Amino acid sequence: MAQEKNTEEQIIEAARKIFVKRGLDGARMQDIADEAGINKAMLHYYYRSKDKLFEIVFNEAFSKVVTPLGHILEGTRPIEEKIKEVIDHYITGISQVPYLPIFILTEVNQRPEIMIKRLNSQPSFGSIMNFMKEVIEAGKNGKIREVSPIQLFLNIVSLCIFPFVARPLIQGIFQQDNVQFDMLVEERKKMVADVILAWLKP
Amino acid sequence: MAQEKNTEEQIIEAARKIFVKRGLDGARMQDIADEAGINKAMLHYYYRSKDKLFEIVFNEAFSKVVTPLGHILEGTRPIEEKIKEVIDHYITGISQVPYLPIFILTEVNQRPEIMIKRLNSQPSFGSIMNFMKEVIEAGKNGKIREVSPIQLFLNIVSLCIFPFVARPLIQGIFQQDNVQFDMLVEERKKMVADVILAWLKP
DNA sequence: GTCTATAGCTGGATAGAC
DNA sequence: GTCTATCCAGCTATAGAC
Repeated sequence: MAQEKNTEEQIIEAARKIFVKRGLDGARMQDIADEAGINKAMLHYYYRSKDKLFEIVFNEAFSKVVTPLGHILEGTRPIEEKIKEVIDHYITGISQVPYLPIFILTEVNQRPEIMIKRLNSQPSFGSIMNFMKEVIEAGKNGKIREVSPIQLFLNIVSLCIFPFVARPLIQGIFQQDNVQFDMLVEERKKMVADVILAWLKP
Repeated sequence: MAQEKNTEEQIIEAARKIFVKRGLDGARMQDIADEAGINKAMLHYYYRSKDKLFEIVFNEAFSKVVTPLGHILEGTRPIEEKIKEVIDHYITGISQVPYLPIFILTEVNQRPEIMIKRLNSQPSFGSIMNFMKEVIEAGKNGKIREVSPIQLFLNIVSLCIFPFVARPLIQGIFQQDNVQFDMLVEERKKMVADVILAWLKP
């Protein structure tokens, strides 16, 4: 009897696992029930439909991956410091939930409508827009090279997230086991900052 | 009567469109038949099963996205020139088939086994390995900074591909229409090279 | 709240006429 | 080769006993 939580949470945990692995279309309610160690009918009793259950899992995942981007960008430290910190924290954070990025990107591409509401209710976007302004200012003051803030943001996120999204390809091409992959990711915490800051040097 | 090709090709074209948009699990044979303007039974007559049809579409997509990486890396030009060229050509190439990267990454993550054979039969990998050696040498000779060749390769691919993979998110967050997104991509052909070369400066 | 049984439908695959 | 009709497995969802 390892886990003795309430049924709701058992179901959500199981749904997380199955939906993230198989996607909305590939997931089976039976598999979620098995994973939770309960009956299929219970899923509907607690969460009414597959779509409702999926929505909960997706929204939760979306917040975990998108929200941190904004929070870390707050504060008044110099822009280079912020960039270093956001990269380190973000890669560390994603390492805890490495399969969420491909899950989110897959579902958002197949069903763009699922993120519309999410985007509007993201509290972290003010921070991102502030960061954009800072980049412009720092560029004008000659503290960094003048670059498009959107491109800067995109470069940072690309370098942080892509390895997780392409993980099976990377491990396949370079014949890496999981330990080697983890080392590669660890190395990137510093390296990605080096790349970005070298580019930003005025 | 716009298209008057043979039935095989009509089917493949339709399958491409539906599979790439919806994924293996989300695609319906009926939708492919409708798209091809023929009957559902014909799909099985020509391609036997959904899986066989999918395999053809996937392998074709995989080649289009992975093979070019190797080819452009060949030759004896200075390493900086190669990098500039691979980035420009690669972004240009992917722009022609912008939905293939997320399609491949989604399916490879959900079914890692589908790429095992593909990887072994990729003729372009010798070129990639050669490129790795060149990076090591150029680092020792002081022509560029000494960096991990795998990380360099990964950085280039990340910066080229990620924007296409995250397209709906980018357009949603920054409120960009398709024209603006195309401009952003166009701008990256030069900018990504700037980022990488700034980092590699010894 | 939890289970079994089953309704009701969807979708891949095939049989068989033409 | 192409079509219509149909089979049948698998799936979500619900009814109803306990």
